[in-house]
Amino acid sequence: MTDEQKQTNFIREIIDEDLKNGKNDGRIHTRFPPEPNGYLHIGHAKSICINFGLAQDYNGKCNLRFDDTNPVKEEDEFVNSIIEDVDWLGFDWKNGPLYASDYFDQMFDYAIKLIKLGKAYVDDQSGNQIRETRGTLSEPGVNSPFRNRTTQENIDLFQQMKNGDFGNGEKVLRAKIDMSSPNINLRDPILYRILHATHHRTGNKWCIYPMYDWAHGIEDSIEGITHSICTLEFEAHRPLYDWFLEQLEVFHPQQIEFARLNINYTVMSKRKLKLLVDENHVSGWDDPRMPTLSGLRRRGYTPESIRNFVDKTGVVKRNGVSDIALLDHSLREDLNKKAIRVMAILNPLKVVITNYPENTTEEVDCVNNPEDESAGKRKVPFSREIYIDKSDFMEDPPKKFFRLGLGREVRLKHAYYVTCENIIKNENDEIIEIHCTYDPKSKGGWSNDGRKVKGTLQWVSVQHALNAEVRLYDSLFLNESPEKVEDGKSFLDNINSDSLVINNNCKVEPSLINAKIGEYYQFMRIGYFCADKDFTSNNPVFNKTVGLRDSWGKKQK
RNA sequence: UGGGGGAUCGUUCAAUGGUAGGACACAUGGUUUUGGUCCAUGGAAUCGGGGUUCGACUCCCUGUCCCCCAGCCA
Repeated sequence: MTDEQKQTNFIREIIDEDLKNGKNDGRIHTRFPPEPNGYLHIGHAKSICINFGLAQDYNGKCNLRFDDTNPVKEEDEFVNSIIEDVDWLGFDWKNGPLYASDYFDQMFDYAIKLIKLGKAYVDDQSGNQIRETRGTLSEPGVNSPFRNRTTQENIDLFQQMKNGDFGNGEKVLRAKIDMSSPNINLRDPILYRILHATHHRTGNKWCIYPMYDWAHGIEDSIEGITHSICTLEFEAHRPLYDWFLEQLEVFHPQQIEFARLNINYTVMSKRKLKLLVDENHVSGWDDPRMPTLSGLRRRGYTPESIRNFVDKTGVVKRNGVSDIALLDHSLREDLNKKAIRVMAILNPLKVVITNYPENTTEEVDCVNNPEDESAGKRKVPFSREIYIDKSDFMEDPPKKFFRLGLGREVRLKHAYYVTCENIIKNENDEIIEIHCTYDPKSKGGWSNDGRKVKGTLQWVSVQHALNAEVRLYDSLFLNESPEKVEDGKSFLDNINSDSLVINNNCKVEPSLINAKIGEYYQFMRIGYFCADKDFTSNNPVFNKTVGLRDSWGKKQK
């Protein structure tokens, strides 16, 4: 599937049909309606891509609208992060951002209208009473004793609720539908509850706040949304959505539900992510192990890779769990095109090239990205003493080991061929240094005498090396389905205690002193890395975004 | 238990009465100054049982399994 020819799906088919029938005058208008009570995660990214993507492809519009109907959970910190994330993902909204709270007056008027229609009433029952009289899955509910108040009484009481004459929980406004409906959502749902709380935008203007079911359709209607796309759990709410708009006789958008995104080896509920943050299992919402957009961004994921991944997961009504490997693949696919190749040594082993002149530095030419000629070249200093990675040397290696061993010759990328002549060990019999000789005729890392070198290693000059801290990440959870736990256990018991390994004795090439946040690097033969927000020139810090595919490492298992 | 949805390779998405196909993952080989990239090849599926039809993933009947709903959350 290429960018040009997007895969169709059932939502696009509905839209195509609507367009064919001239519905809404051919207008396509969607919206992304997050509640600002937490940070966005990659599941939200799917909704964002669907809604904004539809608007783009059908020449329509997509609103960013904050569904801020619950002041006790919502904060400006979250609206700011959401705006940043949607922007980073690469989408923009023409008008807005919009807020449900901007429509509170209109919603109140509509509620009065519903009361006048005889379709809503003020209920004095307590929360417990309301729950107990709602019935169960198999038994109908019973009518509230307050269900048949007069219109005027309801209007007066509702007005008093608004005026602050009652305390939290003393009264609610309910729709008068059907307490015996097989669909529990239709058993006189609550429209307004009393909440004496300061709202992040309306302050103390209101002490009654609308419930989701009442508010959402009105928000969509006011904005002229044509297709109101949400996740599967709202399917049973659609009859309510439709009922309100029918009673109100206002513009009626179409609600369409799709299956939310799930990914294995992670959790995707705001509640659980918040718990990870609050209990300090991670460093914050933007911890690079989090599936939040801010976490993925800090980890080094590109917006393109996330968009491509989302496209690959499709839009369906069937619940499923996508493989994290598909995300990794989308990431590598994008990073392979973009990342500048640099040389870095995670576990340094000193190499002395005994026949190389002392006190000499050579600048060798290095290609920045073999996949992108326009990325150009850079110079990297080479000298008599270099570091290679410990894993690239074995004293007595097996035949299939294409790296350095005693008596073996390898290529130092972009530099020379070297042959290991000698090994220096400490008193514990550990290799602390190796001595090699180089072939001056192999400059550039190549010879035309038909010689075959089995391996190519990255290296960093000892004298010029930049010391760096590298943070290596692994999956935050040990299990494919962290939420599936036996009784008495929680998903927190599945946390991988080795998900973060900090290595602060890494040696990287000097050019990385200028590494910038937002730049993508490939540490050659290791993986993709990026500068962390903690990066300073005194203490360079890099995050491992994802490893390179490793068919050698795989064989070792 | 009432209502609402859903079941296709290991995973994910196609096929809308006419050869079950792609991607990821996996395996094998080739290319390679990254054991990367790239290229090639391979194995791998229609939930079960009936029926309609020349022909069924698709239509009908029946069964099974999975998800969602009993917040003054969204």
